[in-house]
Parts: sequence; structure tokens; C-alpha cells
Amino acid sequence: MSEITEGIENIPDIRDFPQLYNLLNDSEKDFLLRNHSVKYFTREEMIYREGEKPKGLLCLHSGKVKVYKEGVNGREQIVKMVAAQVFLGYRALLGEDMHRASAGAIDDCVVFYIPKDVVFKLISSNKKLCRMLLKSLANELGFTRSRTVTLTQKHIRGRLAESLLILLDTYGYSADGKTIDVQLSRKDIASFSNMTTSNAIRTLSTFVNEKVISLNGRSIKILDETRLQRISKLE
Amino acid sequence: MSEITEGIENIPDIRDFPQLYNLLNDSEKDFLLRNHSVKYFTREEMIYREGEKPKGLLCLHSGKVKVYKEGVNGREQIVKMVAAQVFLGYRALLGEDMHRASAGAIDDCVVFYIPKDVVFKLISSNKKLCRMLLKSLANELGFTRSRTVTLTQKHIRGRLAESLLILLDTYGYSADGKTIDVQLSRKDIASFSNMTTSNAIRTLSTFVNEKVISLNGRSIKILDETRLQRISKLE
DNA sequence: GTACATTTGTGTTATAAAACATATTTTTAT
DNA sequence: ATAAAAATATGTTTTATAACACAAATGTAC
Repeated sequence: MSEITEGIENIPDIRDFPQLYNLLNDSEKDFLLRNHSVKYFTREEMIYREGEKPKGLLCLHSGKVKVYKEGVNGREQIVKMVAAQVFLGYRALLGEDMHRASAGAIDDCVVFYIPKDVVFKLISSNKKLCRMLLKSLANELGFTRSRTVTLTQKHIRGRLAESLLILLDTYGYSADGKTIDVQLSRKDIASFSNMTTSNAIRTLSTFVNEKVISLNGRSIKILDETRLQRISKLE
Repeated sequence: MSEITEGIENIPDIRDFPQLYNLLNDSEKDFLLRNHSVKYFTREEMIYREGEKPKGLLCLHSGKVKVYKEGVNGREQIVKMVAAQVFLGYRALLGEDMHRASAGAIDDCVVFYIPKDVVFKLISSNKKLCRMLLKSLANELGFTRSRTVTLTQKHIRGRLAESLLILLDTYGYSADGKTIDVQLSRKDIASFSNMTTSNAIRTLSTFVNEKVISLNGRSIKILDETRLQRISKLE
């Protein structure tokens, strides 16, 4: 990661990470402010690697991240896409486990890093934080189980449609109100949808022919969200 | 569920659920003892259903449970097998969510039921309980993600071998030291391994031919655990 | 600016696993 | 005890999707 902060207009401030900061009382806020650092990652850079031990909690201030596991014969599978303003790498930390997936920056990212013992002190003193983390993990577990069923049971079209809808839900529309606000390679889309790159490309093409989406390089415009939901549900 | 306790030799006592009870201080123990109930479920009975709202925490005192989701075209998929002395239905409770899976008794089960507000009071007052639940959810999330990758990427033999090893890990060996201590239908084995019942039966047969396991009705004896691990890893 | 590597795109072939069919055994109900 | 239903078992056919092959477009390095 680069430590260069010059040229960044707004200096990142952990007070701009309300999901955590706003839960804390004054002394906890002060404690956090004195005990965190800021890390910068550039596009394509690894944030953590499968097998490493987490040394702290990461808070993704800005940027987009993919979390992926190495599968059979080194074939990687994206298990989660992360948007700004969300915790990162907390499963391994809270599970007292090593990282069981790798995280890679899709964009340039700014991450707040809170050392392990600081995190656990805050969890001990703050019931709301604890409840919030329990809720996050529980919801993520629910999401992942549902994903397992669809990735194993749905056909290619359904899997791809679902993935596009999840990307839309995670990143929302960009300025035009129609384009999913993330730029992924066809390979990443495939890896997120459990299919080969060829089949992701092919199926995206058929969606274009059916006027469900349109493509412009890596930009994906949703033309018929209802249709996409129907494909995700039924195919 | 039946409320009949006669004929059960040892009256179930929540003090025999140390994973929870031993974390508590004296006043919390007292509070828990005054605020829980015992429920009995018979073989094949449903413990909770997908879509219901959890009203409390379940602690599986004895018995075995399968947790499964309804998938495409009503095809059910077992997402988790639960052994005695483990929490049940806590994902939905802690996630403030509805049940996203159903739980069914494989055996006769005895379950301690702790109402929602009692659980949250205990979590608020007890840091160790909170940390333990965070750790459980985190580990379960890790397990589920890894399962997603193998269920989508491994071939039938690898998936079945892995499932058998998970069953062994969950329930251990029965008295003879060689037989997995759970009796599942071929349909359940298939549903846990993401394959059709026919293919589960067929693949079990080939494992018998290869002297990796032997079958006696629903009892599965592991003849060559190392080989099974190799199949799980490489096929 | 040219060469080289990577990504995108599309057609063809091979194959793993589902779907289907049917028989046998076991369990359940009356 | 007998019939009906469910579970187990195995062989055959079909199909969804991976694997392969190759071309075009785009991006990157020198």
C-alpha cells in the first residue's frame, strides 16, 4: 500500500465512518481516534491474503473490494463484494481465525485500520457495537447460505441475473440512474457467478440481445430490472 | 412437540448445557434457571420453519438436527447438521431476521428454550457470552463459505467424501469406533452433498467397491479415512 | 509506435451429472 | 397379514455447462 496522502482532497477521517464511530461514547471515541491508522491501497492491490492472521479490524472508507477464495485447482471464487463504509476482514478477527479468503482492491481504497486489542476493548465496553457486529455476522451468514443454494441449484442465466442484482444492491446506480456503479472484468463476473469466463460473456450477450441489459466496455446498464429479477428467480 | 417427560430417565437440566451455563455468573445463572423451558421433539418433527420469526434461543440438549433451505422448484438443501450441546436457531435471532432455513429433528430431541428478551439481557450483561456468540457466528460463516466453494467446484465423489467427513466430524464414531454416529436417509445425504439421490446411492456403492466405506442399512462404516480425505481434497 | 500480453467474444466438442425408467427391498398403515 | 407407499438400487438417455480452439479488440510495456 502507498502511504502518500498528498493530492487527496479530503483527508480521510474515521469520524466519517459512522457505522462504528457513532456507536461510541466520548471516551471510546477519543480512544479510537488515538488508536487507529489509515491505509491506502491502489487498484488491483491485495488488502489481505487467505491464510494470514488478522491483526486488526479494517473499515473500508472509500473504494470497492472483492473477497475471494481459492478453490479447486486454484480456481478462484468471489464470495463477497464490498462497498465503501463497510467493515472488512472482521470475520477472521472475531472468529479468532486466520483469513479464509483474500481481499483485493477493485478501485483505489482508503481503509481505517484498528488494532485487534483496541477492537476487543471497544467490543467489551460497548454493548451496541457488540450487538451490531452480531447482527452483521448473522446477516452475512444468512446471505451466504442463500447464495450457496442458488449457486448450486440455479442455471447459468439465473446465477448471472442474481449476481447482477446483488452488484446493483451493493453498489447502486451511478449518476445516470441506470448503470451499475462498479467496473468488473468478465472474469470477475464469472467468478462471482460460479461459471467460466466464456459462459459469463456469452450469457451477458444473450441478455443484451433480449434487451435486459446493455453493455459499454465494463459498464452494465440495467434496461429491465423486473425481467432480471424474474430470470434470477425462475431460471 | 410432546410435553411428556415421564419415562425419560434423566430429567433435562439446563445446567447440563455448559456452553451457555458455565459462562454465567451466579445471578445470571439464577435468572436463566427461572426463565427457560424445555421442549421435546420426536423424530421427523419440525423444530422451526423457514419464514417464521424466532421467539427465542434454542439449545439442543440431546438429539440430532438437520437445518435445510428450500431451493429451486422446492428442492431442499441441507445447509447444516447439528449435534447435541450446540445452539440452534440463533442466526435468525441475533440477525433480527426471520428463519431463513427450517430445522427438523433427525432423532428424538430435547431442547432448552430461552425467550428472546432473556437472551438479549444475558448478552448485554455478559461479555464472555457475547464474544462466544461472535466467535460461533464467525466460524460458521467461514465454514459456510468454504462449503459454497466445494459444493460448486468439486465433483460428485469429492462432494460426497467431504460430506461424510463433515458428518464424522460433527457426530463422531459410534461405540465400535468405525461407524459414523448418525443415521441419515440416502435422500438426506444427497441433499447435504448437492446431488440427486440416485447419484448419492451410486457413489456410495462405488466407495463400497473401492473399500473406502462399508454400508449396513443407514450405518456407514469408515474403512479408509485417509483415502476419503484424499478423495475429498482431489476429486 | 510497435510488440506483446490480456481481455473479450464466439463457435465446437466433450463430459459430468441430471433426468428418466424400472426393479427390488424396506417401511408404514390398516 | 397384506396392501400401499417409500426408500434403495442400478442401468440408460439427455442436457447443461465446462473445456477447447481461435479470432478480434483492447491495454500495457519498452
